[in-house]
Amino acid sequence: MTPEELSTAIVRALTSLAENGDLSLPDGVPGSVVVERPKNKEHGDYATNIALQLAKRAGRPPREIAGLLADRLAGHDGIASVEIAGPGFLNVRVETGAQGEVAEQILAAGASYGSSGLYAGQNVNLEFVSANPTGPMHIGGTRWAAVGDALGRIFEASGAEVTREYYFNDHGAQIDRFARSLLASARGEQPPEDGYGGQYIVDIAQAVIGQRPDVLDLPQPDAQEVFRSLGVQMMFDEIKATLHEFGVDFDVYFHENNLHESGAVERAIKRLTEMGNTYEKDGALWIRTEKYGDDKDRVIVKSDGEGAYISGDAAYYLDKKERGFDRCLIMLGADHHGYVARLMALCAAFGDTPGKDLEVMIGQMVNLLSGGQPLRMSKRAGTVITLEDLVERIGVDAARYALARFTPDTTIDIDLDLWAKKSNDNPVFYVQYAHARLASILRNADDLGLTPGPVSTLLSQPKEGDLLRALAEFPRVVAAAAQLREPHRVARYLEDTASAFHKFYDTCRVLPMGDEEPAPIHAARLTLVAATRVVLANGLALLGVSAPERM
RNA sequence: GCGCUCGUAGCUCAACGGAUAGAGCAUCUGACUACGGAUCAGAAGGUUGGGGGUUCGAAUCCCUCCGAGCGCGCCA
Repeated sequence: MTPEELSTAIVRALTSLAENGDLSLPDGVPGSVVVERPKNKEHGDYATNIALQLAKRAGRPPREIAGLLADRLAGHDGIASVEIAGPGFLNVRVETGAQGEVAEQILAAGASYGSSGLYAGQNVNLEFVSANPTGPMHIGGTRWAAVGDALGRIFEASGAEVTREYYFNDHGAQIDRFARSLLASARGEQPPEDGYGGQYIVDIAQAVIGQRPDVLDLPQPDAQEVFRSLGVQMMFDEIKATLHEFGVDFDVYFHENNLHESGAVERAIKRLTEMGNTYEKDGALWIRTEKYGDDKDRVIVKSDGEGAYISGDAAYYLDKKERGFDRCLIMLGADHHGYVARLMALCAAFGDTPGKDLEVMIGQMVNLLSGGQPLRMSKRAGTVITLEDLVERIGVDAARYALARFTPDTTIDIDLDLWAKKSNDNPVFYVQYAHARLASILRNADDLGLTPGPVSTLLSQPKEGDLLRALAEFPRVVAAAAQLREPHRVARYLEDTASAFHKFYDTCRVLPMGDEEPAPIHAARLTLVAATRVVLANGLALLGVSAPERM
């Protein structure tokens, strides 16, 4: 019996109680019931608080409702016992054999186990990273590279059509500063006061000269333009390549400059004006963001006639809207949180619903530690730590896992010494080791000519039950990760499941020993092993982390 | 000054308003002649920053104070 089956059984019991007039539910019977796996084993295999939830609506004490439900469920197929506990919890124990079949279901489902139709038919746009092309990928953007990509995979596993998108800020003053910095470096001068420094500026300046040996002979504005266009292109190619190495590829690289050149910005401003959300003041055009929850109104066209930064965002949002996405998610670093209210206000100003059509997520800062001290120096960029630095220190798998393992809501410390270790201190190795161990058992079984066989009611050991229940939980974890936009739930789940497996392994021998004759229990445990391997592999895939056969 | 986010074991972090707040590390005690010991079993460790409120029930929601990080431009 899976949690879903129990949930349906409870809904059916409620429906029948309501129809017989045993229970009055003015708002109707809930469509689904939350069934959870209790932390405390004494609370059964599954538990639900549905009686407590319904008490107020039904006008009956929770324990009374729990009693009615317990009577209905008691005789149900696969249920061994139902208890009423505490203020009105229902604790359900499943018949010993009834949970083993999940292992066979997992084997049959294979790579699709864990996926669902939660967001079937929905087009979801995920915008993340969007680092400026004025330097190498810094660590802040890297957090979202790992978390955003994992979220994309989780949405895909939930049936959504996902477009990963990178907004490329190739317009405005910062790009001029970048170009002037390159030019200065090429001439052997100090970078401008407000410019960029670091080894990468030197490298790129030299690369530009390599492509255009005549560049320094051009008049200043022309030379700067060459450094701008070639430099930005090189920087962008490098960021793209770095992200690709990291396992993150975007479907759309959206160029801000195009919005300004194609007339999309004017069109967006016109639309906002038609909706009565702009006005002129002090020679500039303002957008009424305060009306939609922002601190104050913002300038959208500056008094010199240039579009302000927000004009690009307005056009970009309108563009996404016209491309027909059901949901747009934008993931920003904490240093941009001040921008959230503005983006939400833009969404509302276009007549959409903030929080529904547009969600903005904020990822807090990441501190890298080495030897207990904050890591400071980067060979490439001088002061900031880059994605490449991180990967060089701990590898792609550890980096992705370390970044995706925590809720984006809190600032985190990543101890590079820990994540570089090949020991169980390191969570990613703990999980990967479990996978390698599972693969090893399957290889050995293959050598013995053994294959996974029917589970029936053979898996009755406590550790077998714990592992089976953990495996059955996977689809719900993926669904929760999607709904809450929290990929770290998958990582935590994998650690729990790996632990449940190691405990099982410690007490339950899988393969026959010595010249022992193979028996049904071996085949059944082999099915459990194969199912566990599937779950760990599928879960790691959702995080973009490899599942090694050997380590 | 205003705003956003956060504050949980010595450390790094979990916990969809649920039951006795959980893991790992570090500390202490144990387990390998057989499937990978990169593992497992056990001990100890807490006024969930302080105080109030909401409710059957609060780490979680509301108010307030304290502390931290980050923002607050006709920059992008």
